[in-house]
Amino acid sequence: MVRDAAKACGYQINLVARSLRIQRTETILALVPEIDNRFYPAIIKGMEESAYALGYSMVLGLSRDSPERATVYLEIINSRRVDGLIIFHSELGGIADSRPGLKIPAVQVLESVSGEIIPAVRVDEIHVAGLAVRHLASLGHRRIAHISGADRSIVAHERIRGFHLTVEAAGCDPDPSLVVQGEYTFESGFQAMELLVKRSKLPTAVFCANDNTALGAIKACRSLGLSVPGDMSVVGVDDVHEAAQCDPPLTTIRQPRHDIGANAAELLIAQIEGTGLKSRDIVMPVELIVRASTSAPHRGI
Amino acid sequence: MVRDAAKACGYQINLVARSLRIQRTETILALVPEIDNRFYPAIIKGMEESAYALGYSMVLGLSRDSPERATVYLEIINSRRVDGLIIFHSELGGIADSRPGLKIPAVQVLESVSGEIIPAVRVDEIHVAGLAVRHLASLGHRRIAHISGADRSIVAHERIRGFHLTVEAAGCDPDPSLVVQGEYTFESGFQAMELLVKRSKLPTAVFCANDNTALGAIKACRSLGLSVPGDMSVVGVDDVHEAAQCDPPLTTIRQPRHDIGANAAELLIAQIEGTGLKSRDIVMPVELIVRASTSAPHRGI
DNA sequence: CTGAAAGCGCTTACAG
DNA sequence: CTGAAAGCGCTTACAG
Repeated sequence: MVRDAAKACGYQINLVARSLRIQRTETILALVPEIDNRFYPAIIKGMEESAYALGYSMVLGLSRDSPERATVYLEIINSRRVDGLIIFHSELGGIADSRPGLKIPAVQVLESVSGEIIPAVRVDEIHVAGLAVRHLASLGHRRIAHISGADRSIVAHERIRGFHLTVEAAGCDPDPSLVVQGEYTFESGFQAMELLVKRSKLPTAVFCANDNTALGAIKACRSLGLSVPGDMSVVGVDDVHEAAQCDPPLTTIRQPRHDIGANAAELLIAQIEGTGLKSRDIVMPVELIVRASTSAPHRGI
Repeated sequence: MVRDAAKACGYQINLVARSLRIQRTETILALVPEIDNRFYPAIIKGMEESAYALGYSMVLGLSRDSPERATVYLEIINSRRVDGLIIFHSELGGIADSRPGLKIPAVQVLESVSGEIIPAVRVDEIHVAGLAVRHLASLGHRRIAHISGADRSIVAHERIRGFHLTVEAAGCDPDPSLVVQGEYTFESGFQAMELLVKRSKLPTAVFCANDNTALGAIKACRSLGLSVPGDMSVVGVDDVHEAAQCDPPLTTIRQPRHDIGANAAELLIAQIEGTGLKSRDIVMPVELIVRASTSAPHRGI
């Protein structure tokens, strides 16, 4: 064929025309609350890799907890520029609630309530808190504090619950004033630690909602003359890159961020293509990484 | 009209059909070498924001210095799934070289040679090195070292050139063994610092190619018994988030990463839409941020 | 097995 | 000013 020959030398298919015809764009949307930190980029990388491997492009949208942004991206979604949506907690208000209006496959990542209608890739947050508290208890700590995540975070509430459950089971001091609310940031960790120290009876260890918070808490300890782990053992969650580099290196609960993202993209694309029947939640494993920020309590020795 | 009424209640336009008709997808591709660090995410965020503000979606592609990935994304580009391309240095080999094959508007970010055919958003790297070295010289340092960036990086070579120029102009020791090659990573900074210390005559200050490298260099100093800034002043480039949090807080040259990304997206979209005549390079300002990792040399006092 | 036609859902130029 | 028709570039069902 004349046309085939023409195509052979330098012909490039028009994917837009193809998409219109086959009614699929082979593109997904990742709607992420934030990107300028150490947590989300690894997840996004995992998503991009799975999408790439399966022949999909990935649009990145930042929702920044803005309802207006969520609305605009919802329009893009419903206007069929993408075949599916990966969503994080913060958008729940803006999008999942109006899910009657959501016309395409979706997957939730973290911050999901088990039993939701949208399948999720998540972590057992009770277990996360359990690992941290049991590690501290096994070192001999009995008065353990918790600096929690942001109040609007489902994960934060689950971890508080896991914290209380494990503290009780381990026979530690259940003093409720040992739980202080943070918001996943370095600064909030710093302030929460100061608050804990001002209170009557100092804990010997603190479980922080994430590594940022833990790093802030360590800085606060230092500025208050408390040594880590001598006076205060500190454990974080995530195992971000800084956790291994900081001083002292941070004991933390590693979340497989890359694989969380990769699984989310795969689950979504399976939904889109009607492949696989795995439409239910995927619970990812976590792992305690012991470094130098935790030790037996020195005080009173 | 009956149809208009139908549209009024719940009608969503099909953007794919629209794209096919108007021959524009209102989508751009950001092809980024890497995302799991503190440098690129801020740039990507700036790009997403400008794109969003101008009504464009942004596909995120990770090139990871992989020619195969560059090729696949080049196909997506030429298949008109996107209207334009934002490209970083590392892809130069894979894409810009085959630019005869590149059929859509493009913008380069950093790592660009002035005078390229593709318009760029970049920084005056000679000036970056100049700011750092002049700051150190003004504190009284005369023996200043440089841990450079990766060898394949255009930016790294420019900064080495700027380093030599300024060292000479400031009357500092031009000893060529004071320049050690790094590769923008924490680990390479650590190793390069060790190497510098092993050499005959210790410098009193070191200009590092970025903050990661500087952080690694500081850790190496500490493990070698050198105090910062007492025995060794350290300056970085970028002003990543950790630069303000680390101990001691890092003196650095801030690059406006968010605005670099924002400008890149705007420049690209102006090209796509034929708006504005600003098709030439944009040079972004940088700024010296003085913190506690630099001081007058203590040694020999 | 091969090739022409229909149609995906828009926009836009054109006829009435 | 309004409304019907053409056409963007594919894929797929259908006729030959």
